Amino acid sequence: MTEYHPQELDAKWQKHWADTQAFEVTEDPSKPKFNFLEMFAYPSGHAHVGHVRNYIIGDVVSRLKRLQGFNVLHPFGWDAFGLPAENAAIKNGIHPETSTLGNIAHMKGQLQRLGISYAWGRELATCLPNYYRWNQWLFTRMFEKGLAYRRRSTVNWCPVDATVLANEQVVDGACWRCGTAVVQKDLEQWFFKITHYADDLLHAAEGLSKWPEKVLTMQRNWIGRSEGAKVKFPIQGEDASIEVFTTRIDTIYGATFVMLAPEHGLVTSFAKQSQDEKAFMEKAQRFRSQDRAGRLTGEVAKEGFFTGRFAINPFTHKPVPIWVANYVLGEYGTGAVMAVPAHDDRDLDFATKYDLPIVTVVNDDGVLVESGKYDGRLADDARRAITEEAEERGIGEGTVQFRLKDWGISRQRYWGTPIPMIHCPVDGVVPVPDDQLPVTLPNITEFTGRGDSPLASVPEFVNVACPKCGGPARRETDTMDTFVDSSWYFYRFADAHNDQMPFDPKKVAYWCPVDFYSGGIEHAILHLIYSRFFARVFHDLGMTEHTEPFTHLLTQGMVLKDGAVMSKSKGNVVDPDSMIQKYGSDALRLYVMFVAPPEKEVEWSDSGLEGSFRFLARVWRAADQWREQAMVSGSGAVEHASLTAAERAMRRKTHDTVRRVTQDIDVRQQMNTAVSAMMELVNELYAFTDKGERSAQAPKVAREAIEALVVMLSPFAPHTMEELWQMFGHQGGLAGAAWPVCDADVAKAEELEIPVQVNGKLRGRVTVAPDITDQELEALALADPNVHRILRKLAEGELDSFGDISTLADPAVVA
RNA sequence: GCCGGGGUGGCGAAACUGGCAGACGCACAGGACUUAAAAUCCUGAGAGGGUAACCCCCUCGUGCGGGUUCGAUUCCCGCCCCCGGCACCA
Repeated sequence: MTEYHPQELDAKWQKHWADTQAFEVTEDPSKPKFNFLEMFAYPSGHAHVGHVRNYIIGDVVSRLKRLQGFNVLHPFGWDAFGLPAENAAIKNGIHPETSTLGNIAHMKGQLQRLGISYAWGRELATCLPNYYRWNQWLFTRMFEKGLAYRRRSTVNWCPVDATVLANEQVVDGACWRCGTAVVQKDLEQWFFKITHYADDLLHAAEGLSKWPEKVLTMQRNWIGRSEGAKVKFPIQGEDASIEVFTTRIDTIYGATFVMLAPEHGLVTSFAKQSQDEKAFMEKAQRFRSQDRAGRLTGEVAKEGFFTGRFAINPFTHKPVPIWVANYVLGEYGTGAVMAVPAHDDRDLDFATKYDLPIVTVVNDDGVLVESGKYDGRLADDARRAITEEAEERGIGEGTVQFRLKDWGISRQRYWGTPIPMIHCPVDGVVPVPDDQLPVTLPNITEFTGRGDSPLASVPEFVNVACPKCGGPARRETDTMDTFVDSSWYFYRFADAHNDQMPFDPKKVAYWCPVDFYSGGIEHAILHLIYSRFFARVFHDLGMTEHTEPFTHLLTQGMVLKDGAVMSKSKGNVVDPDSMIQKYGSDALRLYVMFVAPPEKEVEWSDSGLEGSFRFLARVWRAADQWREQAMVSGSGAVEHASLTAAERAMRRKTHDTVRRVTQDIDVRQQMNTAVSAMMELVNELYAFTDKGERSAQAPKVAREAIEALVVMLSPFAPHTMEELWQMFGHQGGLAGAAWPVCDADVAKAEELEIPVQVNGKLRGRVTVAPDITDQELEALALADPNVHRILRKLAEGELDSFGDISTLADPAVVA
């Protein structure tokens, strides 16, 4: 009897995998490739079981694919730049590099103790110059193509993190990281022109058939395409006009006033012409400050004030008052809106409050009224016709608006990629030449968190010669948003050590797109839309052949403890290492997969983990019990026909389990039911061992079951299964094993128990051969005493409906 | 408000194409082994009822109310609740 000591097996096999470099791969055109990627990790210090769940999902599929003969790339890396490390440095004086590299070392150890099958030879960390130099290289390419540009704009500013945030990073008016209410600020900023791809990002999403509908919907909403028209309303008494955007140009005859966003450029000039400029601007200013942060608290009442000026409705030719309204957004459309109170609830609210005219121009049947020559036309039709007229008259045009805005990537912080640009008083903005990359982060010893960009305080960094004229110039001191780092790292894994290019296009052509990507739903918009954007940029640079980086996406659910998301601050973190110490890593891996389907949230349970440990010990004992006999009898072919009924049933279960497990992992990614199926197989094996009628071939039958089980369980519990595989006499480890194949003939049932329903209710069961004819089956069903009794009752009218008998395999009806 | 996903035993869940609801596991109970306990192995269990009793049989049961169907956790209509996302986007 060999005892099950999982912790010893963990150590033994982890060493074996490291020594044999078991998971390192190279391009091999003769093999089908499979690229499985889990979202890389922010090195926060410690991984808890919630983080780890995702890595286990990835490992199960990766190990399955290897056993199926795929050339599997399964890499890992670190999203290592970012604010927490810098904020920690301000607090405790430890340099971000020191803390980050320390955290990476610790977390890497945690993942290795779990036995995740990563190709560690390709490990990357975004905070290292050999990675971020390619951010800079790409930035320069984007600058050349006009996809990176600089402009002054109103930005979201987090006062606590002391930096700009992208719109995507503002959640409910607050900073996505620290939760502080975001304020608006005017700054000169670098932007990536993601809007260039807005339409393509939207349309191509339709083709992402293996992405969750939820994520696609979120992306669609985020891009927010709407078709409409821009129309100019001349300003009375001036040779100027206000351009509005509307999706309902068919209601333009009902536009009884015009509204400007408080940020609109005309607000300042109207203020100057007003009687009290100061009061005017104060009101506008108040609306602006309400804009984002104010909405966090919920309802901000609609408010506005009359500018004192009028515009001319270009269709009714009547003067309409111009108002400033707090619910008109400066950054959407043209920042000005025509108000049609009769056909827009918001405008109606506003018009009612300020007693502005309401004119109905579309009746209940969708037909235009009070609309001049368009009276009697259907709204849809009128929309086209009025747009055409506006175009002919040169006062408007049909257009498409997106909610998506360009991505502001400048950050006034230290711990990020330096933007590789130089400001020259003579030549303007000049990129750092490629042969001078990387622009490395200077070492800073004191982190204060005050003032401008920390890099601005390092004179030897800031003061440089202009690459063009050689004159004195000033280096850009902002760093890049860390989402730049994560928008293309999946390509770097295909060629992680290239020092000439971000990657060799040939290697990416082999490994990419990523076949299977898994990670948290919280990245549904930010990271996934930016990555899709970068994939298009690389494509347009001629470096890749595809535009969609991730073929299959799985968003895994979180692990809760006591009903809440695990977090250090809540103190409900479950540490994988303590679980491994108690039960071994395999039990932890198995439990996390068994408890629920991957995309579902789960509640952590210590006793559930213990159950998984018990199961592994049970598998171990079964294998141990049969080992000697199995070794003696060898693994040669079994003569199926000469087996006892119990042996045939055992084989049937084995092959049927192979079918189910393969389907569950490979096709459905329902790891929990795959584990259930294997538990059933083990239960069957115990029953067979205990009391099944056995022939001389029994050890072969048991061996077949056990070896299939060992291979199928190995993605979940690799250490234990490697050991059992070796115990059954196999050399070279599971790397040499093949995924079992279901023999359909063996898996087929010899007899079927068929439930018999009468009027949809179960009334009996008959046991039959699988090749029975319908007539025979019906006769047998009718012969069942209970079925017979019920049918007689029906015939006697005791029950009020007609008899309808059906067998589940083969529904049949009798009167 | 809009969009997406859910609601099934004491608990986590399963049911893949409209066909035996609750597989598998946790917790629980009983038995075997043991001086005893732990571990292990075996057995039981949706709720209610019928039968002296066993085999068994009946009724109800997948958030609520309707519908389609021989038959609905599954499809259709209406509603309630929970989770996630978006939210003055003109």
